[in-house]
Amino acid sequence: MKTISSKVVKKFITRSPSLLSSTASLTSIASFNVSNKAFPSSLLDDFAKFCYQRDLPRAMQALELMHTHCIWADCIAYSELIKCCLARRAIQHGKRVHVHLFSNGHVPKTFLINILINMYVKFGLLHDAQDVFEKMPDRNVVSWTTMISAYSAAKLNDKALEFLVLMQREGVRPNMFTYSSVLRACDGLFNLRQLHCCIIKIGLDSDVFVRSALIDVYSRWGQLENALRVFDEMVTGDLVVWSSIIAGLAQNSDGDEALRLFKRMKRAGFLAQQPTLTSVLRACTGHAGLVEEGLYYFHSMKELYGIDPGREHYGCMIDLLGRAGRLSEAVDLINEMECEPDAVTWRALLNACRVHRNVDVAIHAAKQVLRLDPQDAGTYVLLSNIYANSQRWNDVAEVRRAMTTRGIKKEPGCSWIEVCKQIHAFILGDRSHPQISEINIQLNQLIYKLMGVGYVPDTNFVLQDLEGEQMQDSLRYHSEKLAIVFGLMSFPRGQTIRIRKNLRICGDCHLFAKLVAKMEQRIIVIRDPVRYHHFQDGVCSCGDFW
DNA sequence: CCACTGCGTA
Repeated sequence: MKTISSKVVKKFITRSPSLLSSTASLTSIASFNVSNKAFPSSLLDDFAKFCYQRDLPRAMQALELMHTHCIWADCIAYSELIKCCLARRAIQHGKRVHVHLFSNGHVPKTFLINILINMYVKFGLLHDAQDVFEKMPDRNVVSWTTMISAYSAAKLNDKALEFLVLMQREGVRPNMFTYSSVLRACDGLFNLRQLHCCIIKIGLDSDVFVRSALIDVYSRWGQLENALRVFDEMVTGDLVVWSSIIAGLAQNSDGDEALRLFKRMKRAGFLAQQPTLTSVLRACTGHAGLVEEGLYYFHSMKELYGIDPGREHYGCMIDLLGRAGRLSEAVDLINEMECEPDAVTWRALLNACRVHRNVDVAIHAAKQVLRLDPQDAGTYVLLSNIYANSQRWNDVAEVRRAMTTRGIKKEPGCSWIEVCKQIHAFILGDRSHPQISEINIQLNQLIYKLMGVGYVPDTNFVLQDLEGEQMQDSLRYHSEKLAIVFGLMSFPRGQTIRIRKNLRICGDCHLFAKLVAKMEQRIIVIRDPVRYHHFQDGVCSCGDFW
């Protein structure tokens, strides 16, 4: 079947757009006769034209005709059509294109199948994408990278990393696109170093995307020295690289350095965008001294950078004011928001209430969180604990009932630590670790030692403990305590103990970690789902606000 | 026949 060259059509369109009256072309389609010899190429002409003109209804009409007569256009026209489906979020049309492309045993080129996979990914239909990927005859680096980036974005990290291995096993070499995607899925405890070595070895570390992703992942896993090293080695950077390191410093509680770099960035001639400003505001939540600076940046965003504050910026400000104990200002801000506050916004306020023990506002905020995110187990537990603390037993029962009806299950607390390239997991109430007896003995000795210097287990964690209803005695079996002790047992003194946790750390464990860091002269880093805690010399980088 | 397209970061 003859296909027209899309380049010709493209040229034609750019030179004389007025000649392409789509109404006229549509009439010609309608009057087509199958026996007409001119029919196929002229139909394909029209199809290509409609695709380039982004005339989705007419392009689809032409496609249906082509489909009936088993003819196919060239792949560039289809790629334009799929772009158009994506832009209009026309899922059904997209699926129709898919059916057509594979009908009657026809197999499109790899290039086109890749576009189709990407279409499903961008529509959020990961299963369809996977299906097309699995059935395609030859997969190239783009096919693999598209799937890897989809998995990374969907937080299916194991899948993303598995695909990185599989593609290489099939002889397909990852490129800078692949690495910048897969880094997002990378677990800082485990394989980041390996990945970074591969990147350097094949010389992809100068790519700005890869560089930003490296900075981001090192920062996310608390390895700020490495993030800074990647940043400092930069010869040519861009806004995103700068934003990444500013975000990294802000995340790791080095607000002053983050702001210094922000100023340097401006001097280097880069204009901040939304994510940059989010990080700048986050940097200001670092300590009390930066509250005014944060307010200044927030209020001058529009004027200095032409950016209207979005949800993230409001969220940061609520966090910042909340942390400073300025709860009523935080409430005012949430009421002033132009965009509807989402669950994250309310959770920021709830968190401030939790730390500053404001029960009334906490209840209101928790209800808002649950209205917007009815699956948030932590907030149910927190709300029920608040009610319990005020002896409001009917309300407690109601929250519990809501949890049961909605099928919400509280995750057990779990902490992970890497020792000798092995990940050890400690789950609350789970005694399956081979050295659990030894760990418990050491833990009890440690608690005893700490009590000698004034440690009192904090059982009043009603407004703090998201792990909820454990009895006083089970405090000592909180997973992070077990992981800390195991870290003490496994590492020499100079080595940082790095722990990852699925739930927010409770007040007692936080105090425990601070005291252990001091007494044992260790640096302990715990990453919870929200932030980092660097324990050193009896203090935590979070300044007791988390 | 060739080259080209399509996949990525804060």
